[in-house]
Amino acid sequence: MLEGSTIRRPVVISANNPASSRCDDCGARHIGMCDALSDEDLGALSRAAQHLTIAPGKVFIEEGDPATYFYNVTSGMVRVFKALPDGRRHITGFMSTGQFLGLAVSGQCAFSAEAMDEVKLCRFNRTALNQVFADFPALERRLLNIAAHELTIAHEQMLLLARKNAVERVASYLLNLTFKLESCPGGKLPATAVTLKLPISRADLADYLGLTIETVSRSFAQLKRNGLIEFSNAHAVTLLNPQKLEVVANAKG
Amino acid sequence: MLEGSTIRRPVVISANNPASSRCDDCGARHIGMCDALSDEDLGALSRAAQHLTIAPGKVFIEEGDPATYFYNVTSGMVRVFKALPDGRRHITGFMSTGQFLGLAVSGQCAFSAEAMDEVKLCRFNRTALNQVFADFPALERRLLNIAAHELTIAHEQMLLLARKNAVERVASYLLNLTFKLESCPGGKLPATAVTLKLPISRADLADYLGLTIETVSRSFAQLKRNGLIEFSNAHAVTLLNPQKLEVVANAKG
DNA sequence: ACAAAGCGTTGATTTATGTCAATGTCGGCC
DNA sequence: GGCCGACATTGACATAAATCAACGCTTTGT
Repeated sequence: MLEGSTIRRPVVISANNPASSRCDDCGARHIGMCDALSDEDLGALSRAAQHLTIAPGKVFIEEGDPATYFYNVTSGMVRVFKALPDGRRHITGFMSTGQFLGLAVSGQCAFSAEAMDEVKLCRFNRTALNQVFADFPALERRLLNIAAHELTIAHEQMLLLARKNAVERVASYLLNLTFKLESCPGGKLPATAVTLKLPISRADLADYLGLTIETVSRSFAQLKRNGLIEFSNAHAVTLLNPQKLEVVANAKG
Repeated sequence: MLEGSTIRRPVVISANNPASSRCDDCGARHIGMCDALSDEDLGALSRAAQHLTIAPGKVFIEEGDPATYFYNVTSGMVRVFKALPDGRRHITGFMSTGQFLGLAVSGQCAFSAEAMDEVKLCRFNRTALNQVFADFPALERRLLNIAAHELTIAHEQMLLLARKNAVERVASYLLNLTFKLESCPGGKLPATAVTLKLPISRADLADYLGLTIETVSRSFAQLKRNGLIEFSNAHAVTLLNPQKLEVVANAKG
């Protein structure tokens, strides 16, 4: 199990930190993909995996590359995006610890991925993974569930991009953050104020919501004016009334 | 195998047509999901399935419903959409023969689905399907591939909705149609003119592309003015130069 | 043959968001 | 501690697309 240290790609900037080169004490051990496995199974999985560290800002998956690997993020945060030749960009999502990378793929990578800070990854060869699937059907089942869940999120995001205005988009983002952080039981929003740390810049948020930086900023300003949110600094918002915010986000007026 | 005729939901408007109540001569037998199965396996699958006919215009999956079933479209065309309370709508996709419906689901349906014409469906109980998966792992593998493919398409559509202008969106749609119809080998576009039948109304196209009917119409007009397309009637376009159209669609100028 | 309805196109105007530009705020570093 | 650079906000203006409205083309039914 103490292995996966063969470094092949220029992207990798450091050899494995021994502490993170074993699956059983991985930061993502009990979240995401690997939680579907027993400890013994995990050992076998580990043999198919390599553990990498990526430097901040490095694009380690390039749209159009041959899709050789699956990845599991074990620490740090990743920006997943697609771009047009003239530079317009859309961020399809942000992946952090425990999240799985490389589903939307068939031969060629359909997206690029960039480390937002120092990122640690667990990398699986796609062909090797097929063997792993045969041995551990639970893993495949889990992956299907993850894919279905991602598809749900994608559809929700398409509705947002196609039909919501700027303020609704920003409000929706704030609520999704709240859900993710609180994993609100039964989909219920807190009746009382919640304070959130915004984990991304205005630029990333704009590229995620299909807006410009300025429009994101103005939308925050409007929510502020309407008494729905409050900033202590640019990256710390308080949702003063999450339920009212939800009315705005989903046009329940 | 001659079964699945128990009709339970108001949605169903006619009993099975005998010709379509058997999986082995289903219209979708050799496309989509069921192609992953041998003829014998198909018999077992059929036992878990019901065959339904849906009236044109009927919404047979309602967003938020408990997700009891998976569906496979065996004939006709289905509109998959999400809506906001005030009526704004986004069509996430159109499903026709052989296509699978019900992936983006976890407990609750994440979308609604509406028959665009008379639609025939093959319906599987989700719990029963888990048993089927256990018996036929090939099916689960296939479903994972389908999910990955749908995710790729969803990401592409998000880029379109977030960052492309009206003309680019319409051009992209025309090219996707061409790909689907021609299943262009190796992703190569024809160098010569192609004529397409547009299978959906301007209204549906607008809801799919995140535009209004008028903007769709004006975008067609502009592509016409630029000598890229030609109409014989509102539902028959000729792409005069597919490769130039691709330059427009993907901002390769 | 005609009226009526449904769908699509085109034109005039409004509006939300993008663009360009100036100013403000915060954190790191000499 | 103060300066610098990155990031964020705010303002003035431009513009793409939405909205509102009229008109045209097909199809359907009487």
